[in-house]
Amino acid sequence: MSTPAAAAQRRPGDWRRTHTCGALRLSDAGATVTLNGWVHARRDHGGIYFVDLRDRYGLTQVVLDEKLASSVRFSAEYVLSVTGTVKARDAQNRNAERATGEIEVVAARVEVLSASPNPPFEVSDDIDTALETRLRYRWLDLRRPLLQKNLLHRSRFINAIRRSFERQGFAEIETPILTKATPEGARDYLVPARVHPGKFYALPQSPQIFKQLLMVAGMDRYFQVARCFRDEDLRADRQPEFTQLDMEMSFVEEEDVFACWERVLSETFAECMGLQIKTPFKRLHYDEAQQRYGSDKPDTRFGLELKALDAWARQCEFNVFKSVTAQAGGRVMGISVPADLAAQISRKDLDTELTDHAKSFGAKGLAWWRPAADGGAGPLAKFAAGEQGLALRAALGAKDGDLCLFAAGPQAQVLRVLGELRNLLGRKFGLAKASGIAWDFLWVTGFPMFLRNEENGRWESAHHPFTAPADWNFRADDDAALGKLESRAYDLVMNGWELGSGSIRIHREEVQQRVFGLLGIGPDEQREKFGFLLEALAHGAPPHGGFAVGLDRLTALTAGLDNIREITAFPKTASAADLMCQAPSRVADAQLAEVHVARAGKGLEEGA
RNA sequence: GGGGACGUAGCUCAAUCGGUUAGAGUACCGGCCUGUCACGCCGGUGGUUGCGGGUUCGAGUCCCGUCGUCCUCGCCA
Repeated sequence: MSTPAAAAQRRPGDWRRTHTCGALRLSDAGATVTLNGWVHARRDHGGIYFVDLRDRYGLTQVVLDEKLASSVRFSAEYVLSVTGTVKARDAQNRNAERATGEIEVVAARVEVLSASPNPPFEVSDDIDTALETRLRYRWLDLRRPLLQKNLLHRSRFINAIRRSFERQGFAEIETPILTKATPEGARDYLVPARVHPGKFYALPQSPQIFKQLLMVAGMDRYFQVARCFRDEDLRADRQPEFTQLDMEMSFVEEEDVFACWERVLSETFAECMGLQIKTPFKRLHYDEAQQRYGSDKPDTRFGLELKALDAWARQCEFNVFKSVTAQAGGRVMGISVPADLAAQISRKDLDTELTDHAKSFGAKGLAWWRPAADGGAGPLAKFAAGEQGLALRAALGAKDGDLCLFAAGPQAQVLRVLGELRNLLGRKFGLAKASGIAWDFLWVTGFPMFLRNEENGRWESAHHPFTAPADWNFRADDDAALGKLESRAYDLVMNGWELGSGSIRIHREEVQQRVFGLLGIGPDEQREKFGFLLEALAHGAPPHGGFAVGLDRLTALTAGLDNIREITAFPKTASAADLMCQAPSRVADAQLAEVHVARAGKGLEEGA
């Protein structure tokens, strides 16, 4: 920021900065400098007056004498230009907690560049202001050093990823934001088309089809920092518009995509965080992830693995368990919490925290057992005495003093309940942190191709309809086989979070038609909604596959944040509102008429 | 769409069982102070208790509705 050339061009009285507020050190003592920044704090000692001047780079203490201090009026968040002399502080006045703490700038001239009323909250990392207030005044919130640090981390992280893709020969290509509504997937954000009365664009849920068409076009290796839009209800880690690092490559199989991303992430972690992450990442089959961890995105840094207890349940005296094993698809499973942790779980924890947690994911209740020589304690105790108890201990890998938790019912629910209990216990006891593993990457492969919709009995894509099946020749009329058919989709999981997902795609028109047909999209609808894709696939489509990583989540996690709002410059609330600019907002009737839209339903009362 | 929590001064919070004039810290304003860096000391301004209705002699407090924020289940191919 301080260059001799710039200094040479300065006019007398130039207000422009020669240094940032984080730049000056002891070695600058004696220099005449100009700083620009915001008034962070003032300390008036009567006769001597201190100002902390703040910008993105740091804080510098400015000293004003009585005469200068009384000649200029300013308060917090004013923007000043201060010209003065850098002075080494006396030893007893140095502030070791600030990078610029060994010096101060003795002001000769202070110019108010911009005024400010008393701000709605203090610009400080210590404050505990309601998110609602912070979002309303986001331009002020973003002045806080922590938020600036987060945005800069995000910027550096994304730039490093870009460079890595460029080194690997990928081309960054933009795809349309105004695109076509799709029949499946998330709800679309719609945009009325003024020049096509009654018709609408949709904002992209992802650039999926466009990137496939780029492969058909022969671009071979594509990536993009892509904004995606999904009109669904929000969570702490979900915004209605979010950013993906989207990529696609031709003439590849799964391992090529994995290797590409392993390189991108290891280079990015090394460059941005100084960390060497271990590659290749672990691989885990979807079925194994589900059976061992009850999740398709397991945190594998700790144990508490699920154990199958179906054989034991089948011959036990506990009717709840026994009857479940007689039902099609019924499972009885359990996890064993080691004694040192089990000792910290009270009866009250079991009856409230753990049981409530299990119930929130569909369990009817939570059966538990503390094995001991005399049969132990808990609802299972009287069915787990003697030989029965030994067999149950063996199936669970449990010892006396452990705490065993059980779930019984339809397999999907049992896996979910125990998987979530496992996560709860992991959080409660800090097991992931205790593992000493900071960054645990994992490819999950072999996802099912189709899932049966319980409500209407129809097949749906587990990933999306463009995902290749493990077997190109699958039969669309064999329900039993379809339920077992694997897809070539994969997820990247880190520390129990899904970072992204992708797949090898269907590059054959006929297979794509077969999949559409199976999903209930008939030939006419296929032509109308996806005709351009099918046509492209018919005209020389290379085998291809790709992946997309959620950058909001990844940059948040690598910055140590658990809420993506803290790394998004202008986030929306849980009701998808922007509290700063008050979007969405009403529009005039004339504006609606121009795009051929009329209010209806609730919009009649609330829109006018 | 369902469940839970919350809403009091610019900000963060308190206010006993429904009971006097709704308090504190901080910020802000004024005064004092030449070495602070969370400066200190003295004084002061600041309130539609989110909004609407109800119960009551009396409501920040109880009830109903509504708006907003957060978390969460469903949802998110």
